[in-house]
Amino acid sequence: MIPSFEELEKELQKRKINLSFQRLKVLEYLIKNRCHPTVDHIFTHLQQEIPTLSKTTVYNTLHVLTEADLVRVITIDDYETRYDINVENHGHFKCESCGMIFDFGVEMKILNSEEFKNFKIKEKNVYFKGICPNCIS
Amino acid sequence: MIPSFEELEKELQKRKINLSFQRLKVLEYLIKNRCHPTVDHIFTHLQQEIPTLSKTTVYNTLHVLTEADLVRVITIDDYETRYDINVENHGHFKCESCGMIFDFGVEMKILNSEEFKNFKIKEKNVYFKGICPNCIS
DNA sequence: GTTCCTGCAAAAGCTTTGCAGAAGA
DNA sequence: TCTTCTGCAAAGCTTTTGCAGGAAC
Repeated sequence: MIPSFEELEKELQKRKINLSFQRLKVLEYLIKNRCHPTVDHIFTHLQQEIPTLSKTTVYNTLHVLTEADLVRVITIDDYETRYDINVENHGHFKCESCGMIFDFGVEMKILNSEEFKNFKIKEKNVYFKGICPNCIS
Repeated sequence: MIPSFEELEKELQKRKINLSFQRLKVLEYLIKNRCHPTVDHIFTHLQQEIPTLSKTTVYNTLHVLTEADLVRVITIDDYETRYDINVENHGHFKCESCGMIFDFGVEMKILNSEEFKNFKIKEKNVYFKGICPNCIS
């Protein structure tokens, strides 16, 4: 389910995307920290290892990876954009109290499906909001 | 299904929200133009009627209405925030070509539901992206 | 007279753009 | 050498904040 680093590397080669040191580290971060980070999370963490790193590069890298369909943009709240290694259809639950994001599998049925048979659906997104068990208790 | 103006007015009274002229016009716009407008859409349109209107007031009004659960924020792309009169569970389809947003009814099932039985879900959001029939042909 | 609402101007914050220098093939 | 990548600085946009004047009750 979770793509391995080797699989991702193959995908990159297929799409002729060079894996620079900075890009490698961003990708590594996304694989190891499957917490749906923001640009700032990634930047702040990697800056410790790469003091010369710039945020522009993080933005640039995420764009490249998103274009290549390896990374998915998660827009739950408009004041923050989060990123996730792109895996099969799953939804996100964001806790309004602690801000944590949880994944869940989901199955969907469009009710008025006759009307939508001529729509070409490329991307399905589901997100819930509420309070997680840690914050309830 | 679509709430009438009178119903909304009752809701506002219940929540002790004054209906100033500006607020009335924003609400009217949302009811009449069920096209999921941005702040700018609303502002630009209403400015014709109310030349002194400021964007701050539109923002302010939308906040008030959102707090009161009468309006829902739609975050599909992080570069634009859209608003919708809050109605029962429905999803949004955004055409990547023309930008139009379509509504559809949807039914969902969480797959690993045992894990999520302790989560308090307050809000469910679904959005699809793709190409609408008008843009395909 | 209080309280609430409006709207201007400025600030804030995130993201993009332009460009020069560095790295890599 | 030529192309691609990086990263600084500046620009661009949307949204928020502070505050003074106005409206409503």
